Amino acid sequence: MPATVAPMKPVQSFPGFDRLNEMQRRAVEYGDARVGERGWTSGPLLIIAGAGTGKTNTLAHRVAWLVLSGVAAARILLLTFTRRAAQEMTRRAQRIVDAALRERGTGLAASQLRWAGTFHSIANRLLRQYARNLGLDPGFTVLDRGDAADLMDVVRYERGLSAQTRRFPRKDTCLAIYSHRVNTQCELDATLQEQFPWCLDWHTELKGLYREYVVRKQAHHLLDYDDLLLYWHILMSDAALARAAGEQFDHVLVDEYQDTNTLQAEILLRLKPDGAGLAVVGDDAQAIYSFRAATVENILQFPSAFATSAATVTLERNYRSTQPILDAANALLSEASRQHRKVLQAERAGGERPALISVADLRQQAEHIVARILANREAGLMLRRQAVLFRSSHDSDLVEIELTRHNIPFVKYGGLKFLEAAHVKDLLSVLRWADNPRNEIAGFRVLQLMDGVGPANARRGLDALARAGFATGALREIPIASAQSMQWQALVALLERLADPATPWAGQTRQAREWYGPVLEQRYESAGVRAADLEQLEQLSTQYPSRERFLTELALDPPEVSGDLAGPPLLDEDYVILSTVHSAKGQEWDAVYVLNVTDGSFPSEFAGGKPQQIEEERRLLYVAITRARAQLELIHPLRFHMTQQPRFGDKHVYGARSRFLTERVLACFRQEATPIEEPVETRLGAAHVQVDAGARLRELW
DNA sequence: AGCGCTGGCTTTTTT
DNA sequence: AGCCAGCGCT
Repeated sequence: MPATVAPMKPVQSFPGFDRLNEMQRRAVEYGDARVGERGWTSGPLLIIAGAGTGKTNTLAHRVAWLVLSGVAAARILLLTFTRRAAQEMTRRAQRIVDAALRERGTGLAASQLRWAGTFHSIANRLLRQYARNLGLDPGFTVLDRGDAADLMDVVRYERGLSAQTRRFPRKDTCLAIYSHRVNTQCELDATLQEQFPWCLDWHTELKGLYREYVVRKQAHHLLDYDDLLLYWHILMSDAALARAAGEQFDHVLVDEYQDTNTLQAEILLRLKPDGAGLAVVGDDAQAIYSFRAATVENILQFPSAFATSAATVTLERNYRSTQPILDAANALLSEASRQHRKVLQAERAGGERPALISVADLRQQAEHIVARILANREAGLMLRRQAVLFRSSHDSDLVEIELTRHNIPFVKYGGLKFLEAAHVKDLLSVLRWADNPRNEIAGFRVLQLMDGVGPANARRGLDALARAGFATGALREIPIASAQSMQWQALVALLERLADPATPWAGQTRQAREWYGPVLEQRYESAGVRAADLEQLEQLSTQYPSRERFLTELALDPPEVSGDLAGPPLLDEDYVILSTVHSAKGQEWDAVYVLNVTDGSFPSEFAGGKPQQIEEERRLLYVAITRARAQLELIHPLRFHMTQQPRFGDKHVYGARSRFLTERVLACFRQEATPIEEPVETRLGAAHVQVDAGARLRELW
């Protein structure tokens, strides 16, 4: 029986806090406001915050309340899921604190929140602080996802795993397996059984691969994402170090707790073994990151994880959506198995029932979406108040084409990342290599930018560098095929300059870009567009105080859309949002359209049959539905054309409606079917007609 | 050795 | 449509 939160006796409240509802207020003001000799404490607190119930606001108020009650802001640790969430939370808490202090007429407290960020970014800071204790070089390099995969690939190749008679898993899969195994703290075998059954046969080879991968990272002072957590975890397994780290913080607040993994939960437990000052916020109904090794068990079992069981506050008053939308969400959720029960109730009055729309096929789905978006805009709803959501990135392909055809601007979340573009990686590699000459992934890439240098020559170059003790100057002696070329000379000079501690950070990206210019011209077709990207990268780099900070934070918090880098000008424009459901988390729009609500997308055809996996897919649909404020449409295409068939082929399969739309859920929707045309038949009638359109166009000139 | 081309194979979601 | 191995030409 979880303890419930009794109203506080002497409530020390602050102006503005009366706008919170009762439950929010209990969560915000939970604990004893007196600051004792050993800091300010409270028992563990679990806040179950349903979708749209003002979670961010509540957490920000709690942070503000702590600060106003006398907790030093520098002694508050705030862990969030994304860097953006940390910034938002910090900003809002700051505003609340400032407003309260102004009204009271008191001076400003020392209220700068210094420890707010993702688990990974906080780990990065703590590890640089405690590096010596762990035998780490404090100047370690953080490998981003792509670089980690490249390193995995190098080892994979060297061990002859690429030339097997049966195909060995590719680098991304290798890394995904590795990552899953360390984050769940499960044995490799269990990970393979559960998540990657098609790789089971490679168990032995994978183990050897990972052993070498770890050795390689250590030899070169490289930490991948998982290492950040792993080293933190190890830091916390030593009693003295754990105490030291724990005593740095009086309060630890964790956002999106349902998406933490075993490693993260253990870190928290060791940071605050009795749960004192620990408050976690989350919604088990929105746990959708198990592929990243998150486990919903963390939030389900939190109440009983401590000697004194955690107090629980549940927020159910929803400020986002109208009741008909919440009815659908509640109905969907009521069929889920284990959960912290909750029923969302709308604060907003009225509202129309959400719609389930049947369309003939994907083409008609795209046309329907565009028609609806345009109609809504005609009615005065800006494009950016409307979003199209989908299960996987390519689901929006046809919609993108259709939007383009109608000249409707859009921004897509979850597509190709800016940092994954080859030319961006090239330029960053130069900076990374200068920053850490042992970073052989960066070196390997940079060397191959030289004419006539491929994997073999690059390897020899790196070996020579290693023999010379990684002194950048030694590069001059390296036997590179194009050793005499101007480009090589210029590169060595550049690296020497950048590696010199006396060289200021300002201007380094520019210098690297100037060197890279000719390479770009020579190697890529559309050099103009790519050069513009690099200009943006340079622009971005000027916002960071040092090279190390720039490179690390870029790895930890890559810009989500290329639009992120464009900055303010884009904000003036109006554009539709396209997003995967995963990336849509925490956001809201007036009108939401969900694509492909079929078995195959919800749940994904790859979900596997395990009940846990299916439950997560249900929650994914729940997250999608609860993004909508006023209008919600789920679209169900009846037929899917098969890929991989001759052009104009007409093979197709029929998509069953999502199994999550049971009678009970369906009762919450109004059902519509758009008229079904038979365009395929008519086109077939003219199938023999051939027009050489290309020739006609050429004749124009 | 480098580099371009071909052909077979492909588990979604991402800090 | 993209990744990756393998082949053949330089």
